[in-house]
Amino acid sequence: MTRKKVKLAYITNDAARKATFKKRKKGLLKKLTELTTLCGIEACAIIFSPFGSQLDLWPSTLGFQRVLSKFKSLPEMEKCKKMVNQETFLHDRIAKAADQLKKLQRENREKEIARLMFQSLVVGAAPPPDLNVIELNDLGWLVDQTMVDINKRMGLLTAKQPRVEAVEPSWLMEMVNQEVDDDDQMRFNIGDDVIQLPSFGENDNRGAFWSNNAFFP
Amino acid sequence: MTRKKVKLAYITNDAARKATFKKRKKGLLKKLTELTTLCGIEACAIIFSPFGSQLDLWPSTLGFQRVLSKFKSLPEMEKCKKMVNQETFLHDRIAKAADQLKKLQRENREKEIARLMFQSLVVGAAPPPDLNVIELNDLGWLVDQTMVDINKRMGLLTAKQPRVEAVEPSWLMEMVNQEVDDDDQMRFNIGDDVIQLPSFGENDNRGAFWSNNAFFP
DNA sequence: AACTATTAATAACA
DNA sequence: TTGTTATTAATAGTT
Repeated sequence: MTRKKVKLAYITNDAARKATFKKRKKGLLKKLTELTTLCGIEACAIIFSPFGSQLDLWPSTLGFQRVLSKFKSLPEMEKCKKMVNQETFLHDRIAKAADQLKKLQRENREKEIARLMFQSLVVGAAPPPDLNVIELNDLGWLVDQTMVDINKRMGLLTAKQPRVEAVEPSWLMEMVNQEVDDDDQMRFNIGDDVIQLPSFGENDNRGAFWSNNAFFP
Repeated sequence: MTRKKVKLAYITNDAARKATFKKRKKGLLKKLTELTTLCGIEACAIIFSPFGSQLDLWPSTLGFQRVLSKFKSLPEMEKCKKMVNQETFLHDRIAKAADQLKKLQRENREKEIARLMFQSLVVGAAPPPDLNVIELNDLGWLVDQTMVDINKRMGLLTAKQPRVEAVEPSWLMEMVNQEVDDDDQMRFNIGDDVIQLPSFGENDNRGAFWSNNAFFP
């Protein structure tokens, strides 16, 4: 896949579905060719194509019939024994999907906390009162990290080094830089006031107070 | 594939073949699942597995039997009509491979000529006498292009612009820069002599004399 | 069985 | 439609 992670669901747009079908059928048959060649096995596929031709078979006539015959000649029990292999296959995929979900939930959590912080900065409001202790703790960690980053950037800018690289969490610097984009200058003003950034040394380690790896590594 | 481009041929090593079979069968069935889901079609596969289980079917019992029944219920002519689709498929692949070959041959040719030029520079020898007219023509074209590039670079360096971007053929500048790597300075010396680079203006177009798009675009 | 560097597949676009 | 490109997915070799 590309340009975008595709959602695994029926494609409703006819043209798009047809295009995808053509591409993926081709890719699938290539894979099947490779599997049989690399591993010296026999395999076949039947695909009912709704676009144009009604049916696609692989491999060509003789090869397909040979495989099908071989299958039909197996005792009935053998035929059924392995048919549920798909179950194992799906179990695998479900486990993998669960892992992905967990990962994404954590990412979303981090982003939401970051969003809260920046919203508070710009609007000048305190964090919403419905945060629990853990969330407040995370928010504190993020504020602290951001302060460290900002001070590093200030140090670099003062030293007249023209290129400042983002230090860490890429999405964090993205958010910071987003503020810069608007008028080519960082803004930390709330209403008419300007936030005064305290300046620490490089070895400032108050971050330890807020950091809590159990919740927000 | 990864770590290495795999050669599409039977894997003789038993363990490797088994490992590849497991991985690729899994991948193939995933692809088949996606194809049926995304495009809302019916399909099935039979794979004879020589490792452990004797047979893999997809999808599970009922789904597979439904597809197979549908296939068997088709009139004989329909069954055969599309069975040679694999032919089209292979034709496609052959054509593609031929294109790739052509492209790679051209790339190799360019690189070989470039190598010759730099070898001549460093060793101080004339180009090998076994070049034909076309190859000499190409070599001339490359020498000319390189001179243009060098002069552009000199112009930029003189103007005190710190960053000099490669102008074209990336592999060309790679070779040029390779020379720089050795002692952090460009070398055009042959033995104890130093090649005197003539300086042209930016609009120098003597390249037209050597350029020959028919052979070396 | 898990990892990761690399190749292959392909979604969106031209 | 066919081709190109940016991106994700598959996987070869390794541990």
